[in-house]
Parts: sequence; C-alpha cells; structure tokens
Amino acid sequence: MTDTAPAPRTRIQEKNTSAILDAALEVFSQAGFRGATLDQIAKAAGLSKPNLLYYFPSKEAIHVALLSQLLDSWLDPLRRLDPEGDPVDEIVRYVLRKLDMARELPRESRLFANEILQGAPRIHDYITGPLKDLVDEKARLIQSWATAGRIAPVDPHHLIFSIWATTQHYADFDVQVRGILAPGGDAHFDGAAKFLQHLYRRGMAPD
Amino acid sequence: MTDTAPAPRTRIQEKNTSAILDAALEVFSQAGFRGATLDQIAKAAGLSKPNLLYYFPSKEAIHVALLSQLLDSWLDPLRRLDPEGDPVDEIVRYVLRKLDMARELPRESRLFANEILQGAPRIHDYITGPLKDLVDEKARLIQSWATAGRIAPVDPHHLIFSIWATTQHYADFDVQVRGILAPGGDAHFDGAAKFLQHLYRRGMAPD
DNA sequence: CGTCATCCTGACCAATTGGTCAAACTCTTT
DNA sequence: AAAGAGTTTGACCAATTGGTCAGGATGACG
Repeated sequence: MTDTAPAPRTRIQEKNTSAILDAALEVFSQAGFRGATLDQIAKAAGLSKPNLLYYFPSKEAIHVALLSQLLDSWLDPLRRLDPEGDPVDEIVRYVLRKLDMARELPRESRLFANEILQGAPRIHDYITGPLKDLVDEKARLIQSWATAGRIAPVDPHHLIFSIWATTQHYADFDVQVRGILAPGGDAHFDGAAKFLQHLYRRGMAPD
Repeated sequence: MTDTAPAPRTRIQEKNTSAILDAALEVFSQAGFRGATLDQIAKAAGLSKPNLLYYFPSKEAIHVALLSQLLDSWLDPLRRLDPEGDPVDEIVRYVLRKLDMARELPRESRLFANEILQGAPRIHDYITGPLKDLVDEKARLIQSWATAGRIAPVDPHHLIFSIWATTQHYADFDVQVRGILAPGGDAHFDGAAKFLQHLYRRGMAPD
C-alpha cells in the first residue's frame, strides 16, 4: 500500500528488478497470489530469497508493482476506440486488438483474471474508479452510435463485457482451449480472429 | 487420487459431509486450492479441523470430490443441444441455459475457472477426454448445420468457446461486472440475456 | 589503492498449515 | 444399562513460508 518498487538507479538494480518482476509475473499468473511463494519467484529470477527482499520490501509489494504496471497498458485498447472512425470497424478493431493482447500477453491476462476471481482485493478501487469511468465514457460513445442508427441497438456495457470475455478466454482458459483443439502453437488464434470478426460484424451491423 | 468421499451411511455423515462440501465450495471457489485452508473450511462448516479430517482424508480429497461432483453437471447444457431442433434456436437456448448456470451456480463456475487458470492439474484428463469428446461431437453437429446452410458458416469450436466465455464471465468476473454497472442484485443478468440473444441470433442466422 | 555505498548470503525466527493420535463423548442397539 | 460403533476434540508435530539481520563480498570512484 505504501511503496511498491524502488525506482531503479544502478544497472544492477535495473537488471534484477526486471528479472524479479518477470519471474513474479510467471509465478503469480500461474498460481495466484496466495499460491505463489517467494522461493519460487526467487528461484525463477535466479536470486536468493533475502536478495529478492533486498529489492522489494514484501511479497505484496511485488504483486502490487506487477498489477499497477499492468493496469497502465490494460485500458489502452479500449481508450483507442475512435469516435471518428466507422462504428462497426472500430468495434471489430477493438476485438482484434484485445485478441492480440491475449496472444502476446497471456501471463498478464491470467494475473488479472486471478486477481478478479479472488475478489479483486487489491484493485477494487481501480475497477470502480478509472476503469468504470473509461468504460462508462466509451459506453456513451457506443450508445450514441446506436441512437444514430449506425450500429445495432445493443446495451454497450454488455457488448464490452462480451468482448473482454471472448478475447481473454484464449489467454485465461488456454489449457482448456489447447486440450480441446488439436495441439500446435498459436495457430488457433487465426481461427478465433476469423470467428470473432464474423460474430461482431454481423452482430453490430445496423438493421 | 485414491478415495475421495466416503459414501454417507448415517444421518450425521450425510449432514456433515454435505456441510463440508458446501463450505469447501465457498472457500475454494473464492481462494483457489492453495489459497484455501482447512481451518477456513472447517470454520465455515461449523466443525473442528480434526473432525473435518475424520470425514475426508485430506484437503486434496475434498477438492477432488467437489470437482467430480461439478463435472457431472457441467456438460449437461451442451449435451442437450438437440440435433432435431431449429439450429439458431438451439444455439440461443444453449447460451441462455449457460447464462442461467452462471447466475445459479457462480461458485461452481469460479471453482472450475480457478482450476483451469492454475493449469488444470487435477482435471487435465477430463478435458482431453470426456469434455473434448462431447465438444467434438457437438461441433460436428453444428458443422453439419452450417454445411446445410441452416446457420452461418462459422468454426464450431470457436463458437462454443465464445459461448462459454461470454456466459461464465458473469460468474467468474462478477466483482468486475458489479463494480462497473450500478449495483443491485442480479438485475444485470436480464440485460446480459437480451444482449447475448441478439448477438448470437444475428451472428448465427444463415446468409 | 582506499573508502564508501551497493549488493548478497547463511543463519535464523515466528506464524501458518496440513495432518496425526489417543482419549473422550454420544448415539444406537440389544 | 452395557456394549460397541460412530463421532468429536485438544494437544501435538513436521514442513513450509514470509520476513529479519549481521556480516561479508563486490562494485564505483576519487
């Protein structure tokens, strides 16, 4: 709650803090906060536990550092929903951007999912604050598109939820997706992109 | 891995095992396997920890008992996808049934989500076995509808994934949904039902 | 080269946690 | 009411875990 990560001053600090954060992202995203241990993180970062605690004051501080670092970039795709663009195109582009994030940053997505599943103890204020504000703003934009007859008349909030759900699903439920589809790299992301494009283009096209 | 739950023989066993399972569902679904403690479960069940371990041999056994009990009912809505019904209606009904489950059984949904997020260590065989089999079977059914021109030509697996994602989202990300929408009971489920019905009816209608 | 700040470690600690056990209590049955 | 199965508990244990600390190693720099 107080300080999270020291601002790196030396080259060694730079290297070690980023090694720690990367290791912690790996461990936290796979095991959740309580499931992760400092020993696991230290080992993954190639450091001793006391040395790890030399850079971060506590397990909690590492977790908070990861989350605040993540939340910065998390809102970005939604923020880029452009009032000037073609409504249906904008929505489809948003879907595809989110799907890209699920492919490129699955650990971040799972870290977030874990936090929400656990009741969002550490980011509740973020959700009811900045996140809600941005969502409400973009919901008004989508609503105005609907009112103008430029997209189908749907509830904007549920549209946004469905986009989050369908795209993050490929990161958060990765094990399930891979278990059901024939194995093999990230190939299924192309199929997902094609399907979601179809679904939202059709679903959002004006009457 | 060996035995999970004793088959209840006496009235007391009946009462206590179900109290334990209910308490464990509450705790596991909110904290995940490693995050949950036997003390929490025992307290929630109104029993002492040793007494809890009189009914179940280990923490793991409780978790396994919960999962296998859940998986039974989990496949049910998909299983009821009817080859004889109208294709679009069947898909929409499936969506609404899954959404109902997210409202009625959110703890079960979160238990499942936790397990998958954690890499599905305990149900991996179930996913690549019975689950994959049923999904593949129903995917073939949906594919045949598409080939016959009775629904839009989409990848059936990704259609199913999107349905899982959009509906379970309301259980798994409940905190986020409530944090963004104005608070107030389960009212938003009606809005969700309306939106999803629109999205899938439009999205799946034949050309 | 010496000194000072930074960096690292082994040893240690208190709290938590999953699980055991012998003894005691209670309920049913004859 | 006595036996015996079934139920409950307090005391206890070993392992794990988050975190501390004094001191030693290693760098940067005049």
